[in-house]
Amino acid sequence: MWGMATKQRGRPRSFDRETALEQAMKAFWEHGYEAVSISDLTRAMDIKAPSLYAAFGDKRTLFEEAIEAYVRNYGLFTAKALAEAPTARSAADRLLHEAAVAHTLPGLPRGCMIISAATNCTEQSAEVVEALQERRNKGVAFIEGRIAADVAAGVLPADTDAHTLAVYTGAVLQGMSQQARDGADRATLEAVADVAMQAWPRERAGEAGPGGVTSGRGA
Amino acid sequence: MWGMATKQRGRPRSFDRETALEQAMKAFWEHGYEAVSISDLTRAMDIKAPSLYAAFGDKRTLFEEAIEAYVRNYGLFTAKALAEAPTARSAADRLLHEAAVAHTLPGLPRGCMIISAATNCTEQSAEVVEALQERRNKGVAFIEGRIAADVAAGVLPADTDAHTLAVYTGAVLQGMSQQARDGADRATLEAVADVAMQAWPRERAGEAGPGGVTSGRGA
DNA sequence: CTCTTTCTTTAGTGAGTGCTACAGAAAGAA
DNA sequence: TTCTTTCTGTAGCACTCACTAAAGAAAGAG
Repeated sequence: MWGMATKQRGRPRSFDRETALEQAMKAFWEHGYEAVSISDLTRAMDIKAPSLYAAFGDKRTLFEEAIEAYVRNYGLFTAKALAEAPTARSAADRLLHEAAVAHTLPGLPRGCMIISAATNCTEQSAEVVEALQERRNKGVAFIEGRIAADVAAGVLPADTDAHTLAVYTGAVLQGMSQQARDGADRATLEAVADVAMQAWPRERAGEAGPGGVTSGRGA
Repeated sequence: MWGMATKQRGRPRSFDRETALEQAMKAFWEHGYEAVSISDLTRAMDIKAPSLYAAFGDKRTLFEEAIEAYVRNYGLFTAKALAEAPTARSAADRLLHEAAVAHTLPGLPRGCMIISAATNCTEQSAEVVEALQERRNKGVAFIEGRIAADVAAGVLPADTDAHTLAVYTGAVLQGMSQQARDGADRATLEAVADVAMQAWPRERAGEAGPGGVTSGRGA
């Protein structure tokens, strides 16, 4: 039947697909979608163009897969922080602090790939720009939902503007990515995260789940 | 002598240099340095390539002049806020609020050109990237200097970390630019500026010059 | 071995890049 | 007018872009 593990026929691929994808991802992460040429990619991945096209399709498809690899290998902290933290405030706190680390990892490009890999593009890659823009906006919308829920539950003050606070948090995250690219180090960005959280309204004690109320990272 | 107004010889230029530069600036502002081709520019400026090169030199020189035109026409609020506001806090407040307006002007590209016009570049335009990076970092350093001065003068608390607070303010500014590009409207960004200023330490009353202490824009 | 399948390599495709040589056009100076 | 100067348009430079046809190479199946 079809589920059987039939031996693969034909000449086997001479490179590791995952390793090659990782190299492509780093190139896109550092320079952005359009600024990385196919010849840059074949050099970084150490394969020839036809192998690249056979294994990954065209440049846009490779970029999309690189984005998924980035999220999977370096961006999961975002989803985890938003999913695991008991309150919106603790989620934002954890998000910003982990971003300070993630945006300054040694041996890797600075900043966040989702934020900076498709900002300067021609009209013909508008789809790529919009795909990342949608990812960013969905992130902000998700934070906004968590804030609104905490406001409704009485954890955050009733006069909290969920939309503004979510956009603010997204802006700080994106600004930290830019600052990381401009040379800010991890310690500075962690301190920036501390400062940024000062603008967040305090939680009402007792309403939050255990462990989530204002982290112990004081200034 | 040389100061004499001698009539210009030869065929006069058939287009307005300043208008053409403005169009080039908008193209660079919207799409970034490398994503705008010479043929894009000649279309936007409504001139042919040889006229472009005769009037502006090469693409890089034109971009540098476009940056200066941007600063002159749309970015002066930054320098003015930093120069005219009596205290660091009021300068930051004014900076962020005016940025909310400047980054969402109707009929113009969104966001800040200095922040977003050279983020995705190949190695061969590294100089362009570094030039804008230096501009951004000088801005942050200038804010840091004003903060440090206010700390020394007792206007801001003695335990204020000038470097962190300056990088934070720069990050918010850059994040607001990114959010503007992602679709945030002026009202939201102004509210974000209000929230961001909540993270700033309060000034000691009486130490600041007149009119500068915490603007009247309450939430 | 041969046959089939799949990968790798060479060597290109047409289109677009930044940029320019050259000839013609339009002005003032003589 | 004629000369000089400067700009404009055509046409094309060498190069790179994303992408691929075609042939050879390396595996399993028979």
